[in-house]
Amino acid sequence: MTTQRRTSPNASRRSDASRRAILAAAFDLVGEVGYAKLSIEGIAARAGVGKQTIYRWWPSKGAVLFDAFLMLGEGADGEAALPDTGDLESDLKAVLRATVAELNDPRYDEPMRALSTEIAHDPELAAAYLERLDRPMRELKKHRLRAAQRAGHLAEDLDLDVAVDMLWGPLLNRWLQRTGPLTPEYADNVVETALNGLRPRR
Amino acid sequence: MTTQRRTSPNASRRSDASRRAILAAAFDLVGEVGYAKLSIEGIAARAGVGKQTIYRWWPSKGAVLFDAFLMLGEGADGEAALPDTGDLESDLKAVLRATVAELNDPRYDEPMRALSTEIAHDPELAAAYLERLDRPMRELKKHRLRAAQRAGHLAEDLDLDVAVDMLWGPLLNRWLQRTGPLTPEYADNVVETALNGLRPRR
Amino acid sequence: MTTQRRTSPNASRRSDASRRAILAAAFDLVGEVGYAKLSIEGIAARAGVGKQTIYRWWPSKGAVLFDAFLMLGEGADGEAALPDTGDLESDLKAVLRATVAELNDPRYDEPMRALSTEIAHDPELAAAYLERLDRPMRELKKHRLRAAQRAGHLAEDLDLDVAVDMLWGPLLNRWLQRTGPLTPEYADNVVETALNGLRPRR
Amino acid sequence: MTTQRRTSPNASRRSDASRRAILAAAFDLVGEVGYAKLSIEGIAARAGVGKQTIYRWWPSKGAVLFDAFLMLGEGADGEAALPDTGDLESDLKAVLRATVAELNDPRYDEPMRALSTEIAHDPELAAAYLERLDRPMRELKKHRLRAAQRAGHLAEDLDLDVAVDMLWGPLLNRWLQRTGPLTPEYADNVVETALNGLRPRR
DNA sequence: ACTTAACCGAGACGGTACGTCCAGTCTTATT
DNA sequence: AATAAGACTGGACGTACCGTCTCGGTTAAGT
Repeated sequence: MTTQRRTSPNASRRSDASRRAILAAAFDLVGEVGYAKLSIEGIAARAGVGKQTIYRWWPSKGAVLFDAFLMLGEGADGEAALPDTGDLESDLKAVLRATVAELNDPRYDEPMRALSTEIAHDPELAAAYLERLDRPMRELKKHRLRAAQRAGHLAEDLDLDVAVDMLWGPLLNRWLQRTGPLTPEYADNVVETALNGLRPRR
Repeated sequence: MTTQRRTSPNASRRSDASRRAILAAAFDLVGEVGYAKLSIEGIAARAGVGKQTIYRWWPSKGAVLFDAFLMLGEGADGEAALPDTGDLESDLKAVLRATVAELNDPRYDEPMRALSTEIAHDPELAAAYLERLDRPMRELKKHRLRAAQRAGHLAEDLDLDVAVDMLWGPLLNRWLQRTGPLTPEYADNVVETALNGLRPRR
Repeated sequence: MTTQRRTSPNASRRSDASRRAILAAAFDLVGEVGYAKLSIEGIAARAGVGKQTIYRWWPSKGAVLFDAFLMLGEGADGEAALPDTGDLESDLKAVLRATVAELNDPRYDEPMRALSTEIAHDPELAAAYLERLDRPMRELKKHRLRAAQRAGHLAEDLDLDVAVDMLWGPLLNRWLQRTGPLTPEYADNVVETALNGLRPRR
Repeated sequence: MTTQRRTSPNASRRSDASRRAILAAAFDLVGEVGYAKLSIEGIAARAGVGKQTIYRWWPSKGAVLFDAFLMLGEGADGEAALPDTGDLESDLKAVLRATVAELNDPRYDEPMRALSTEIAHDPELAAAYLERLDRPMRELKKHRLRAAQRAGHLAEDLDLDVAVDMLWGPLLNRWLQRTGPLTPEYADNVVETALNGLRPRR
């Protein structure tokens, strides 16, 4: 699932074994040596692949990382959905707690930071990320929120994009900048505060 | 205002002119050539300084960037406060719109992204950031919120740290990941939604 | 004609143009800026070559210099011989005067001093020098002396290596240490004195 | 016993302890780490001395090395002479064997190579060496040879400088360039061959 | 079945930057 | 005023990777 390429080489001859080895090596390496020391040469060596094979198919290190993430999510694509028990608050708490758990998992922490910083500095990659990863996830979230809105559990005039940001933004920001501990309790707190608002309820 | 150093060289002999030149060069360069192409060598050359003078006083490129930011904020330290007109909502909107304006200012966008990603990958630097930049800013914000809380404009049992996250987190996340446009209207929307909550007000 | 290498990289892919450019640059530079200011970086820059290309193929600065000398002597290898007019004394005088001229030639003086001092401090390089440059030259000299010996012009029990040392040693030592003027007359004097010995001839 | 200095600082205030410490450190270090890794900074650190104290009194690393050698020879200056048993050949053999022993002594080998190469590349230093070390030694040698010449053991018209070169040149050259083993037997052989000449004695 | 052209591994190439060492100069505080 | 200490600019060190470029060797398509 290669990222943007204006004039792509003949993709039909592409070696799928090499492609998979490269993505796996990239994902593993960024977890092992960290983002700063991740190098194309290292990925090629680990994957048992010539450097050119990477340069032929990906425009940047970030694009490789990005595809590595896509590979992880393969299979789960179409059918996934957020839980809907009818209880919005507990559903959201469950989902945000799962997000917290993933962000705290050392297997995903470094790779996700790496991808985040590549996105932060590469608008083209950011656009691809938006399209291929963020938007699908966001649609799932908005789908659940829309159901709640219809059921009268959310304000009628609510902008669902803002609502998503309000739930996940605090989490992601605290994770990336380490501005505080990232605990399940924090996730719960965010959900409650977001739902009820900062103002006192009459 | 140098960052942490276990065994610092004799700081009394330090050249202040070099220190300032380095920080200014770092800040300017990251804006000009971008984070990825920022190099210690480039900073040293621009500052008219030997590389060793940088390595002598800073442990990493991120630490230089961090001190460059500290230098910007010098002078404004003690007396700053968030506006308090009594109208919390409009005060918050003014502050968040100012934040949006700053994040959109090309003079600050790249340098701040650079610092953010350094922080994301260097826990030690993150700790220094927390202590020296984030915490003072957060205290100002919490100070304003506390006043509102006392005035009965915010929920009594509100965790002010969560409140701050709820207001700035969505903004910063959208900015860094470019998951959507960062406009003054978005700032207003975040403030309103945060204050009122996602649920319908009775 | 690269010097010893334990684990050589794949030599078949080696760029001959780079190799020649490096050797030429090294030889030229040592004549221009002198031995003390000769740097790998300077050689690479002058040759229009990456530093790694030098480090890939040569273990030291001295080895580069050494190969530069070998390149000079290419072609003349096999067929060369010392003159043999039958008159040993005048043949030797001619050869030693030529040596003197070469040592006095500013085009060769600095490069040869540079090589000499590298050899003096690097036994491995000295061994290569011995094998590839000194021995062939010494064989030519001994060949001429052996002919003279057979003709009864030299003592029967003479050690030809000592004889060679006796003729060239004084010259080279005076040149390198500048312990006295290096003139054609001096060359003649050395030849005569060596042939006749210090003792009065009966 | 500082080398040439056009405008010397006020030598009366000079610290003799520092001077001695520097020379001793230079001599020791060149033996320990070798000529290539000998640094002014290393000498200063070993001597417990500021770098400026070295730069104030010596114009170059070679000059320090040179003075270190002079310090070794102090005391023995005036009274020394070559042995004169009346048997020139055995006297010379004894002296040359001593020279061989010294050149083979690891305590002197590296330092002497270091000094030799500094001399080879610094004509000013070479002149100082000639004047202060080589000439006195050479006079001693010539004194012994002159005595032999007067006794009829050497040719009447012999140039004693050439004679000295003929005896020590082969040795020094073989030592510095490692063109062959440097043994007492070689010293004997050189003496015999030099005295008798290469030609057959009638 | 047989070219033939693209892909592949390998890795040399010209470069840029790394982080370190040292040169030689300058400044500060001590003696 | 000379010294020990050491910060300063500057330049070279030897290494790691960058992204480009051959080199042979497979491998799949199209004749």
